[in-house]
Amino acid sequence: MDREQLIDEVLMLLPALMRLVGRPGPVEMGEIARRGIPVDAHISPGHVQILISLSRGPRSVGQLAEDVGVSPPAATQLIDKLVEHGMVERRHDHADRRVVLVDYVPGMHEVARRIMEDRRKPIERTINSLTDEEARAFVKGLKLMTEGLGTGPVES
Amino acid sequence: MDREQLIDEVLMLLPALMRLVGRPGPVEMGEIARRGIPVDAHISPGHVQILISLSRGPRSVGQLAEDVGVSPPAATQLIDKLVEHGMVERRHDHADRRVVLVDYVPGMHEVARRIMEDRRKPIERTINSLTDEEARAFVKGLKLMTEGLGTGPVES
DNA sequence: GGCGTTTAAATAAGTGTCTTAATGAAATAG
DNA sequence: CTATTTCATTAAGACACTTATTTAAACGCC
Repeated sequence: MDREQLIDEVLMLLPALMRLVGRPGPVEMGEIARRGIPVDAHISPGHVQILISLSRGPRSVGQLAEDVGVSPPAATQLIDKLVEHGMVERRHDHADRRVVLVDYVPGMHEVARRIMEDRRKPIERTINSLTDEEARAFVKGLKLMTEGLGTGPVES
Repeated sequence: MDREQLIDEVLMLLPALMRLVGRPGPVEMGEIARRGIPVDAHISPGHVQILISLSRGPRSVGQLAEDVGVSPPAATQLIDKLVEHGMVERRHDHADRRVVLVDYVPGMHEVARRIMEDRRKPIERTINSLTDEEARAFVKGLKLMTEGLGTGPVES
């Protein structure tokens, strides 16, 4: 089989995918509005990543930055917007008052889940078009690719 | 198998991948510099997409915009930079002087190939870590995902 | 041939997301 | 108790997009 050709396809596909992923889904707004939350939210992929991270409990800004894969200032910025939209809140860690813990605003847990749900839909549709094996391979490739790029292009 | 979990993984992975793909590889600069081309180039994925598109012959700005998946002004901008770096050139279509044809600068064909090669490396490494079947499934998933997002999130 | 409409590309203005560098405030070490 | 380190934020700036507008050429039509 021609791997060369596959590589070329990926090379052309990746940037396109990247742009599409970056686009704020139009759906989320509706979801939020329907609940009467005072938001004209633009929830970006980064925001969703934060919400996912938070679903496993409160996290510090630094931890979130690492989870999401951005610099601390970028994380601050993402959190700012979520706070602004009333979805999460900041509080000081009692043990170490330098660290700022981020957590869902009480009651927002469910809303956050809904928002994520919207983001998930297209992915779900894709995964469900694949066989189990294909799905596994797909995720495996995605993970490998992310790691590979993260490490930085290795010289031959 | 738990597809839910796979979906969550993808949801977390995609934005990270997106950011990594967006980063200009450090390698290209060296490639270019080595050839004595007066460039401190920042070649982005979009630029690479254009170079790929051009490898099949001259293209109009509009065609390139469509190939790459961006608006015409964005294409103009991408082309601007490539022209600035002396890699491609604009010329008018004789048949219709409104359309601007973009093509490699003579001799730059090879350089472009090199630059693409750098971009390809990490992808190549990923693909080659997969079995034939996995690779096929990976690309298939990528394609489905891109199409799915492109169509816009479909309401249930 | 002239005139309004359409089409291609470029320009202008603005937005969002990231980066690094500098700042502030709290913890830790000696 | 001061010096250093660490966490978060603010500041400044780079990019890659977007839509709306402008300019130039082509087309259709009388």
